[in-house]
Amino acid sequence: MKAVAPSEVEQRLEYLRLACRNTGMRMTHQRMEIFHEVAQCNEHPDAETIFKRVRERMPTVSHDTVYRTLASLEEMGLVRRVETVAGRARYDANGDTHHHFVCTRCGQISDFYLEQEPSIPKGIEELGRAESLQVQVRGICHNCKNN
Amino acid sequence: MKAVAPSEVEQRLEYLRLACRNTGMRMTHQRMEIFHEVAQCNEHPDAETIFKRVRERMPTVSHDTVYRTLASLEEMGLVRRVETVAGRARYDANGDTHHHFVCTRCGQISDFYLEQEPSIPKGIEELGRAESLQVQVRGICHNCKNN
DNA sequence: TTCCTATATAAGAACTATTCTTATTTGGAG
DNA sequence: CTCCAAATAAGAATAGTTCTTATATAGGAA
Repeated sequence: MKAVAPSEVEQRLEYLRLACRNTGMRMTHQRMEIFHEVAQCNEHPDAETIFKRVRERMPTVSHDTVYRTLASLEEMGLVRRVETVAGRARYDANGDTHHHFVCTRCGQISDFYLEQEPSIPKGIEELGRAESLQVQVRGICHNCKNN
Repeated sequence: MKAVAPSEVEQRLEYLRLACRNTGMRMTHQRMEIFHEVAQCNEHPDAETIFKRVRERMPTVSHDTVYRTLASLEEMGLVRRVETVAGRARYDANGDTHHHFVCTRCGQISDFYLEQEPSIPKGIEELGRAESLQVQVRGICHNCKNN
């Protein structure tokens, strides 16, 4: 899985600075590191993975800080919590409209894009006020298929 | 939320009998009760809810049996594990092709149907072998909107 | 029907993901 | 630099799920 382009990562970090300024949240080292970790990869890592990676550079960071920071980032709209496959929430810093291919064997989630975005179906207003639409394709990724 | 029609429940129970016969799994009282509980409602209940309801009629049923049975039913294709909203898996015995409206406030999941099913998008084969496609609409349900 | 045994179960301990508590530290305004 | 509300570290607590072990039972065989 290829990494996110450095310019894109830099732009995402700039959004973080802006969002902190706008909401009055402090721009702590921990927030920088945690967001950077999510922003630089497109593997939709879970909290434990992020915790371990951040801990390599910041050995005293705590679980709580990682979970709390991810929740804050989600509130600020900088990351999205993605469907959980087996008990663990996963996070995605890709703000573009996109969809997910979920491997039902290993849980890996890959982004894909549609040429034409589907519209919110008629009849949804009976159920509630729609805010977003996402297509999820489930299947077995190539890696798992080849064992 | 209206209940599932009795004839439909009966048909789902018939599928269970068939599936048990085909796979050599035993048709235990617990499996009957647990599946019946999922099959008769369309609220996509979570395991704890199912546990409590089954326990009313079967006071000694254990958590483990409920979780284990739901996993077996999923393997047999009789129920589907639905995206978790806040840590809890939810289950759905509606075998028809359908899609979900998820309330991001209360977690309630409602089914909806599309007049025309979307096809698996081109380009997915790069990621893996697709098996199913589901549209998820997120928003706030009427109940939550009116507090 | 009764017997047999692999499969399933109950009970509760254990495990895993996440959140809470409390004492301490720190970003950033003034 | 000083101050303090906000954020953090550490680890306890909680919630959801799975595992362990002794017991029970579905369903085939006799």
